Amino acid sequence: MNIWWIRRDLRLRDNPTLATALEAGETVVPVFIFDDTLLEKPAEKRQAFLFAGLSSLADELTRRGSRLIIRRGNPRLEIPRLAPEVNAAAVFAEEDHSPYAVRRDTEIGGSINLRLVHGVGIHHPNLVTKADGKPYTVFTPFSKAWKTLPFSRSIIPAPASLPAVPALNSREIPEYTPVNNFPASEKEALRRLMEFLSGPVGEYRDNRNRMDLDGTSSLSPYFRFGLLSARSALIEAYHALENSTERSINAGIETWINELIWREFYQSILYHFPGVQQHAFNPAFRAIPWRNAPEDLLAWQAGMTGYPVVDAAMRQLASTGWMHNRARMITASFLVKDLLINWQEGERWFMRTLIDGDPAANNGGWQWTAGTGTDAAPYFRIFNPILQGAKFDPLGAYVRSWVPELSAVPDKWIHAPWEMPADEQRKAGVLIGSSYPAPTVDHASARVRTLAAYKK
DNA sequence: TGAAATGTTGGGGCG
DNA sequence: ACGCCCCAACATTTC
Repeated sequence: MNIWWIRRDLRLRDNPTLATALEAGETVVPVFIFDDTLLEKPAEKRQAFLFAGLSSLADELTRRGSRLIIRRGNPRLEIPRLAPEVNAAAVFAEEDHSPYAVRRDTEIGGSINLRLVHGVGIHHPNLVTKADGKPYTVFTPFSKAWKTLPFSRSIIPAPASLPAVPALNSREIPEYTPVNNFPASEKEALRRLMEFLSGPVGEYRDNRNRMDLDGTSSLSPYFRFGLLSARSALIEAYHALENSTERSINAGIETWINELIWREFYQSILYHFPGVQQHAFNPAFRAIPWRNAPEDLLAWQAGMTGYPVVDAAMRQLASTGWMHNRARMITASFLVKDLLINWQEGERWFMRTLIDGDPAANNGGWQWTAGTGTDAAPYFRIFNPILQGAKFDPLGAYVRSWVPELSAVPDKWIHAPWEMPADEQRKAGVLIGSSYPAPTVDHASARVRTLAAYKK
């Protein structure tokens, strides 16, 4: 008998961990442990997505003759307790590169036969290295090396049936408020992938930055919990590439594959440099004199900064648990370079609110914006929220859908409403400074302040 | 996967 | 006709 310990691989299709466990013995017990340490962290939306994903996985397992066993507690105790209970020869689990998971698994591996199987990414971080064996810290050479590595082009199908599971205690999935816009099932993940590759990907290169369009794949939560395997997504993307002769479609697919590689890049960074969770990757930026400004942080979190694009994005996040990638860059740049608040505050807030919150990608993204990370944006690259709005939400539709106070504001002022004359404000039914906040900071002077702080 | 400051060019108004 | 200035448009550099 073997255990399949499910952590962030909530899928039956293309799951090398499950496949390995099935090869190893005739009975496989699928187990999920509600980790108290992780449950305590207030990340309600992500947790709801996880619970829904587990519920869907449990159904699929039952349909195939198996059963999901759920326990609760510290996995360092629960897994070593469960293994003898079912007389398990081995516990199979997908390797997780986050520092917390590495510590946990190392400890558990000391007392039981824990077999980690690669599957969270496409290439293991140890395989994508320079000639001297050291990890890449710059994206472009990383991606070049990454692309030359061979990988199996066959997707492991979901098993049609699974071995029965012996009688064991199991908990129920806790009550939760479902996440409307991201139905958490493997079927939905695959549907989204195929729909994206059969149409929108053709416009991806042009539209992916447009906050007012649905130009992205919106697959991040599914990747985050392994409802979709990154490898199967890459294989499908290559299939689409091979089946298409149209330039725009090919360009879109290539661009999207590049985004998959960014995920791998940040997984690799966190794997090789776990210290990035504690401090800036680049030591030169570990002593920036950040502002301690709790009120500004609260205004940012609440979407009340007075900059429409920033506020729209922060409200979208609070309301849906998801944010457009361009909006993530804009809001991050605003927190770090306009408010001069430590990027780690933003990292923490995103981890708390994002459905797709992933330690590697989130840390990588924040350090990129802050200019403190690997291959990061130069510190002097500061987004202007007005220009970003004009460029990537040209009609203001994104702003209007999340900031209803501004819904009647003419296009001319939609990204800088404080410039509206008083009579125009009256006509649009908004009073800047009252029904919608005046800007928290003046962008031009904030920019100068940040350049000075970074220079120090 | 920027934006602002500064430099250059060239057309057109005007004395 | 000519020189001068203005300034938009574009290019380059600087942060």
